[in-house]
Amino acid sequence: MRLGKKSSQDMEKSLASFPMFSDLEKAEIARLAEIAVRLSFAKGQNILVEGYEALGFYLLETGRVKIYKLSPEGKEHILHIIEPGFSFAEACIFFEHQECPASADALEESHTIFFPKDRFIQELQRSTALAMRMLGSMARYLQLMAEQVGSLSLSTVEGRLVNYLVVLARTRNVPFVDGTTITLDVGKGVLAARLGTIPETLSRTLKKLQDKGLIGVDGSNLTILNSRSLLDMLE
Amino acid sequence: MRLGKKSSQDMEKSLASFPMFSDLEKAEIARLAEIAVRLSFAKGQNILVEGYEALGFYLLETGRVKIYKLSPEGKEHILHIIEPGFSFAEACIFFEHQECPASADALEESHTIFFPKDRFIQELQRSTALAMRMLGSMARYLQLMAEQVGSLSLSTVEGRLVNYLVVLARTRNVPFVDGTTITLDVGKGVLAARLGTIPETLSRTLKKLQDKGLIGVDGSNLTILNSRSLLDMLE
DNA sequence: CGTAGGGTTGAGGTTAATCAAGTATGGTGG
DNA sequence: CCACCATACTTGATTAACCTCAACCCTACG
Repeated sequence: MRLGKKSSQDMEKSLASFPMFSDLEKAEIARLAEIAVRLSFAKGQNILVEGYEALGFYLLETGRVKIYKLSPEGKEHILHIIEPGFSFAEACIFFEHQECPASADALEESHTIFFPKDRFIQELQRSTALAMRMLGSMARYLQLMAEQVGSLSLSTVEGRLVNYLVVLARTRNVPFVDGTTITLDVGKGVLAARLGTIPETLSRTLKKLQDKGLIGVDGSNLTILNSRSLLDMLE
Repeated sequence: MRLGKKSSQDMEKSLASFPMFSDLEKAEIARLAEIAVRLSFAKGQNILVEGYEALGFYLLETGRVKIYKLSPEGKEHILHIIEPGFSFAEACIFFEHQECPASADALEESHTIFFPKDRFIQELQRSTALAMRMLGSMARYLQLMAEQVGSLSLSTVEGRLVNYLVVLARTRNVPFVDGTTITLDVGKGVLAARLGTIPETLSRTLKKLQDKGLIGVDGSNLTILNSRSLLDMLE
């Protein structure tokens, strides 16, 4: 791990820019920078395999990563899509010799910062602030997963799709009102897996909403035409 | 919070018996005992409501608690069933003024130890060991949830049922072989909600497995008749 | 004895997966 | 510039899973 001073300072700066580390002390950041390694992945490249031990956890600097599970028959369901600035595989580092609960692939060329398990746990034990951040991050994921389990078994594909659009609008800070156009951030095949269904069904569901006059569809651009009815569908 | 010395020592002893706190220092346990409160719930009583702020988190001493979500139409899906010795609502305490992701009810008369949010977070910040335990606990839940999302969208009710039996046998340390009888720990209505379905479908699914000669059904006692075929169904 | 709660059974309908074929679309090489 | 191909997406017909509603059974219990 002999790195130039320049590279090391660069790493510290990068780490400090992540919300997860934003209010750590300078010395803590420096120690983390010591153990951090940059890892890059090509589009489509596999990062983690369900059932195998993860060696550490990752921060995503640029790109996009899907976290997914495969059924025995090979069908995939996407649990999360990781955006730059967020971390993934946090939970894995707490399973000694145990298996990763899901797989991960890069959806695009992706650049990550990797922290080896054991050394990161040492840091966690030294820094309460870091541990608290980690707890917050895992709590967030737990909340997301609870939402997913709820919507999966309790809603139709139509409902899940509408919910996805509402959430997408909110995370982009665009109002969910008539006339707003939302551009999908992923291909429709990926979106289908994200919603726990298949492309055919997603296609039909979009068409159904279009026929009902609730949305307009033009490729990856969806226009909200009747926000009232859409929101009513969620309850 | 004026409690007799007896009561306080009793609380410390109880806390130390939970795996979550087992290797904390005596002084840490004592501080936790200071802020802990015993809360009891009658069978069927509500403990937490989805969408409302949780005031703290809970350890379950005796009884059984279901964590669940309700669909807009009022159908319930059980996310977890908490057994004595385990904690719940950990994640909630990290959401400032924010909403609990799920609801909780006592399935039986249940006795819990409750920790108020703010004071518990103070303790977390003082004790790395405690924070690490908390991280481990949340990681475990994340893993369970990932399993659930996977199985929900990727399997049939039949598959989920068989998987449930395999897991149940494992957690009870009984071998999953022909002739073994497993007694369900919950009513069939609750089990149905646990599997993300309804009692009618569960009933039919049990019958189907019975007709195929894979299991024997006698009330809440299920006997494994063809473990090979059952395990094959999971792949 | 009557009622309530938990569980089962049946008929019918809806949702969504499967299989199979068709339509863009965007490179790539000739 | 066009033919070619791969990939992404759409459409249609069929089938399987499972939910809904309604009735019924059974045991416990006042």
